[in-house]
Amino acid sequence: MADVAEIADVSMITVSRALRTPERVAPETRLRVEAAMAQVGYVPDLVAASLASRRSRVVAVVVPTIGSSIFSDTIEGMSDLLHGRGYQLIIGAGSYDKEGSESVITTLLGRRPDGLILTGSRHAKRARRMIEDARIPVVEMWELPPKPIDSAVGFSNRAAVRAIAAGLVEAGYRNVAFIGPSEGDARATQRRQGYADAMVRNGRTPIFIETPRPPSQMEHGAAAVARAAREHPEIDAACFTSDVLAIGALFQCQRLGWKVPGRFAIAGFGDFEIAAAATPALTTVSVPRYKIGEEAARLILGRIDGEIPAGQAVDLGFEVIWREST
Amino acid sequence: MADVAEIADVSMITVSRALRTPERVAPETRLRVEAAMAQVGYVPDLVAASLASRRSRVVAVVVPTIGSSIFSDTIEGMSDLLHGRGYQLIIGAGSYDKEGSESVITTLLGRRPDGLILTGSRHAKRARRMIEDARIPVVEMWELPPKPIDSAVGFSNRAAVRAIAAGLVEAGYRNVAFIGPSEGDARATQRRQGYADAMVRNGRTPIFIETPRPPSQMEHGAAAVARAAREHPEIDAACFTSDVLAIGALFQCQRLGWKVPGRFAIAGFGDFEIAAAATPALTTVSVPRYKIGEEAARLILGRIDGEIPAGQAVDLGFEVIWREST
DNA sequence: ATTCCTTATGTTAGCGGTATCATGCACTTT
DNA sequence: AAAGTGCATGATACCGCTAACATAAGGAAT
Repeated sequence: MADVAEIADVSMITVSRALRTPERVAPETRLRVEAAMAQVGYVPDLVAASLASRRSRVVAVVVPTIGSSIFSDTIEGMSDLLHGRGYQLIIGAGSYDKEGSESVITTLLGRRPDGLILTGSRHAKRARRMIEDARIPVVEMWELPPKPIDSAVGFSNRAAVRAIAAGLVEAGYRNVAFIGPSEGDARATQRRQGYADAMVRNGRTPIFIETPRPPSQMEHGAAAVARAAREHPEIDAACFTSDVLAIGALFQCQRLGWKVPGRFAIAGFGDFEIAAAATPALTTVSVPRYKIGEEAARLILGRIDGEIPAGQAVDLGFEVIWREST
Repeated sequence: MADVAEIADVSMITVSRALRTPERVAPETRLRVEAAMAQVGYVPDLVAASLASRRSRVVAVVVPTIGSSIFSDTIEGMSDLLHGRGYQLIIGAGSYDKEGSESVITTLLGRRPDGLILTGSRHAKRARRMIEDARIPVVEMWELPPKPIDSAVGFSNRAAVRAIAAGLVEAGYRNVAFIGPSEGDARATQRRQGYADAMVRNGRTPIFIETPRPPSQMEHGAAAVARAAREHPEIDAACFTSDVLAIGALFQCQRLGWKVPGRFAIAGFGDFEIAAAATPALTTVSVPRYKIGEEAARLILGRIDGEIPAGQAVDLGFEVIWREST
């Protein structure tokens, strides 16, 4: 930066201003500075800028897993919006496992992000204390926690599965099961409750078939159907906690020669690309994955700039999409 | 840190050492420092540490898109290895579009990463100059460029599709087509060439069916098959540039009532989870997605630590997996 | 002409750590 | 006894940039 300043015959602070607040530099000077920057190939050091300005222009986000694609649309939504506003994203994986999340959060906070976006609300006490000590805005997403740390963006997982399960009952299915993991994911647990709500309301006995801990794989869905065929032949429909499980189940039904939905109706969750593309097309809950990311980003920026008060909760809703599989 | 130092009754530099090089601090002192850190809930400022030490412990990675899940396994591989070594990942999206990549690279380099991992080799001149000026190790991945910037980790996309296409010819299919995008992705282009190689060697005329620019969607595969049905009814097999397209095609065949592989044999690329789960299970090219990430991370760390010389190229190979769809 | 703005630019002092060199001390070695 | 060695710790000077305040010059208001 000193080089650029010398070439443009200005002081360093003017170079800094030409970069951060160009409107406060005379147009002619700005051109000289820009020419000098281009000449030497100057790439501003954002690390130093962060330290000096106490604003890193970084937002940290914690997702349960990067490998699974569930959150990639959400991350893309955040990323698209944040980059446009000059922010960078740093991603930490690991809240499927409570222990891990603490070390992830320490590292992320070490980078002094201006905001923090979290998935999953069950954080260890120390993690929660660190987050509070950081005194930065926090947005929780993908659910609407009863006792949010700060703000939240999501929808009711429970109401969503309640709706789709009730729909199956209304459609005339006699024995509707719930297939998904029983632990390891707060959102899956809420979905389980939504299913239970619907069964209880309709005077049915819930039937739960458990799958391994998340991240869920297609194979888990296939195995669950195989088990249902042996142990619960009466089941004629099921709500899955994810399209991934549902698609695995769908293929398994094809192998078993089961008609879908004739012999076995399948309802997924997520409305991933494959849900609409499959034959039969999958009935599922459509959730605004990309929009959750965008909205979380918008909210965190609003909080950072002080334009939005703390404690906002945004319910983006869901939509049950009835297709051929039910 | 000053607080911690005072409580532990040492100087700041000793706190710093207790953190970075604990073996160089007397055990008894270290315990005092650790107790003090726990007491005040000290989270070291990695931004300041980066500036002072000129090592950010950050690795930047550029992928064509975050939303698509193709690279998420690779990112997970990198992330797993890097976090274990105390490094953080910052991700930039946007080399499907050449213009975008320059601004992405500027922002990433602004964070002063210790290393850079790139996907895709066609970079604008200015981007390439910036990368060279940054004087940090670079690893390109997912292909083996003829003229790498520094190191590379990948496999031959061309040889992979050459192998699978040749296999289809050997298996007796008469009219094998290639279905994929014709531009926008260097790797897809290399795959196209591999197909062409196989056709030419076997004295066949290549048949290309184009799909929209990446990221590819299932729908594109379905539409391509619909078009093939009308315009090239003689086609009895096809190589797709991705499992995503292939699965879309598979569902489309089910809708058309086409037997797979009887009427139309399908070969994908990538060996995603769905390839094995589908019925019929998908013949495809298995590529070490996770391992590419791990190896790229290992290579970049080796380069950073000066243990590995520049210019290494690691070919992780591929494997053609013959399943039911061909 | 004096005062008061406004605009463009500069000076100084950090931001929170770490590299580097220096220091003090106990223990060998000659 | 003098000198050398290794270890634990400390003092100082930055790292590259920006916040905050200072300054200068020109124009408008009085």
